[in-house]
Amino acid sequence: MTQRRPTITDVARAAGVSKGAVSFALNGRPGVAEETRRRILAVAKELGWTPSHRARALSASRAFAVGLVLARPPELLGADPFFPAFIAGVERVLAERNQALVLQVVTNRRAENDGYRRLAADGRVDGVFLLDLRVADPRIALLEELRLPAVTLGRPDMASPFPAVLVDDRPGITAAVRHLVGLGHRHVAHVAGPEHFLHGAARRDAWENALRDAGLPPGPCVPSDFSAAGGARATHQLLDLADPPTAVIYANDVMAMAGMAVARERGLDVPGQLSVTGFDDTELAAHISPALTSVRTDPSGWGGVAARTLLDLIDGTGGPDVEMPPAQLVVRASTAAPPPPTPHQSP
Amino acid sequence: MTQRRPTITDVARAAGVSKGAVSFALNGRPGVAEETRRRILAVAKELGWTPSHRARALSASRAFAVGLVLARPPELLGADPFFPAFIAGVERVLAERNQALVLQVVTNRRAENDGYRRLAADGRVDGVFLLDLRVADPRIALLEELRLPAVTLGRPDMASPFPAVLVDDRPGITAAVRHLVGLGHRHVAHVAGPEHFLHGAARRDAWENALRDAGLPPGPCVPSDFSAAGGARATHQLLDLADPPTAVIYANDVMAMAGMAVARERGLDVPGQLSVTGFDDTELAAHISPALTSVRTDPSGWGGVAARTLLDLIDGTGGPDVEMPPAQLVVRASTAAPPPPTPHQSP
DNA sequence: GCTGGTCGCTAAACCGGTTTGGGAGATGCT
DNA sequence: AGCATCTCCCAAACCGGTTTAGCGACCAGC
Repeated sequence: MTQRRPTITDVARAAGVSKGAVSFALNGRPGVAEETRRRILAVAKELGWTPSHRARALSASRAFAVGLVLARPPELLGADPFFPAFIAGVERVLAERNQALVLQVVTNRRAENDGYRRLAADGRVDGVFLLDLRVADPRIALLEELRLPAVTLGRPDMASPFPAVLVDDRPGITAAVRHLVGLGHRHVAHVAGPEHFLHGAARRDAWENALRDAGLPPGPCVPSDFSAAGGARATHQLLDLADPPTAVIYANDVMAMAGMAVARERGLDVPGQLSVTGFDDTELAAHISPALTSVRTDPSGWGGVAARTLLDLIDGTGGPDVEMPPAQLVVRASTAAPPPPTPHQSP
Repeated sequence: MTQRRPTITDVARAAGVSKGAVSFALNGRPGVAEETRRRILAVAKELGWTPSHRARALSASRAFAVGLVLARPPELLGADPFFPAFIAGVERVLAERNQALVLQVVTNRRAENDGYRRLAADGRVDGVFLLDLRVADPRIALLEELRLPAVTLGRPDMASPFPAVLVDDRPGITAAVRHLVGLGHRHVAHVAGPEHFLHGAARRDAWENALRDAGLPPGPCVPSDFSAAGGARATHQLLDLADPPTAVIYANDVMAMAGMAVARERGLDVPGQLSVTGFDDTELAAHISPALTSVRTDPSGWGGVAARTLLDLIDGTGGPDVEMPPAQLVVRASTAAPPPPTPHQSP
């Protein structure tokens, strides 16, 4: 015997009232006598009634879910600790409010738009997170067109109708440059993330500005792609320069680790001959040798705040942008004073 | 003016037919004249009609979505490349069939059951994936009770009503042991994953059996937790032994990398004095120094197969278990012949 | 005693699809 | 011609909630 789950009609019948009364009672709305309300709740509990999310969704024209479209190549997804942490933070908030997270992973840029379109067309979600903001990001207009509420992580480089969770990578990079300059470095290179990402551009700008503020010439910058292979490639490029840097600031930990390996393979001691910093402060960063100086971020915290902001926006109680505390530099063993200048090559 | 999206009723009116006829036409069911069908499709297209997922879900008593409950501590989630890759594989299949993935991340064991209960009670999903199978996994009974179709990744250690995607970690570990033994190692240790995970136990068993098959005594085994910190801790334990191993097989890459760092910090050369193998073959593995010998797995492929299997199960066309190709050993630079025995500690 | 207002509840419409029962008209068979 | 059958379509019920209109009972005020 396969028992059907009880509906609100079953509860109504059992309690001797109408559907409407049950609905009012269960939602704690006025217009039901206290005694009746208690009776209805008792019956509902006894019958093991749970609301049908589907019926509610149809009736309320709401999905009670939010969406996240991940548009990174799969091999990068695995290496980046950002998403799982962000999602964990999101979930913590969603669970409290009985909302679900619908995930969509697409592997190429074209499919990304379709991802949002599908989420919107199906009405699967009431809003989405917009991550990895790009320069002149076309997704903002797309979401506006789709009438899909959104929250951006970071401030877009254009007018945006959506609230933003403001995360600022720059102080972390600035601190890294200052730290290296303080150690005596004058040739500080940067291995950047993809240039079309705003956070990549922001890290690059911060590096450039910090060098200028320190009165140093701009060092070499190699744009890369956040992957280990890319980090290795970029490092080779930098070390092949006529005047190679004595320190490299990488836009993430994975590239930094790969860079350290390249340096070592080329016979360079880290940090003796080359200082290295990462970004993200992954768990592994503290456990490689030498331990990686990195910038600690809080993707899980961002996820929580982004989720809260998005749900509030959907509820119409939307607020303004939320500022998150800046990323902090964590100094470890991969940074040290540069090697003393070699006499005949000194200017 | 905010245009409401057209419903099936709008299409019916515009085409001069009834709702039912439209539904039949759109679903390609017989009983509609070819000419009428064409007209209805044309009108629907012109009006920009898209089906309301919510209405369909209510009517069909289906969610058209599958669920995934992640129950790892957040810091591990970030480090493990498995989930993003698995999810990417799942998505590829879901997108084809217009299904969505509902993700739930819980951070403690108790919340895990609630996660499944919530997915089931809300009717948010039609089925779920069961990952990280545990010894005597209680979730199997739970899902049975909840009448929630599931697909397990790996074969449970008990009778299970659910189809399984059979992934076998053992050949990879066996190959790693053989490789090391072939190089001359006789003291091969293992840093295992948590003992309650079936895949952790399987890797351990494979290591043990391979050693026995090679005629070697069982080496030391330290259970750990897949984290870098855990890998480092375990490595210290092994190297503190009176008779330390000359090679260590780690249950994942992250622990192996942390282990390599510990060895180096203790003045041991890898692979000169200690050989190291990992598991997962993360992108970074090939780009650290020395490059990590590891076991390549295919989580994305597993995700695709698991998704297909789950959807088929939900459709009632469920098949038997699916066997996946075994994991392959990828030999790199972190493994070499052991140091020659030192009779009197002379080099 | 009549009016007016509030309270507590019911009946019914509604969300947007799918599915069933049946009716009108065309066609085939005898 | 009469009857069965088939094709094509419509009206209505249904999924399980929420929401609105409205009705009877009760109470206060004049």
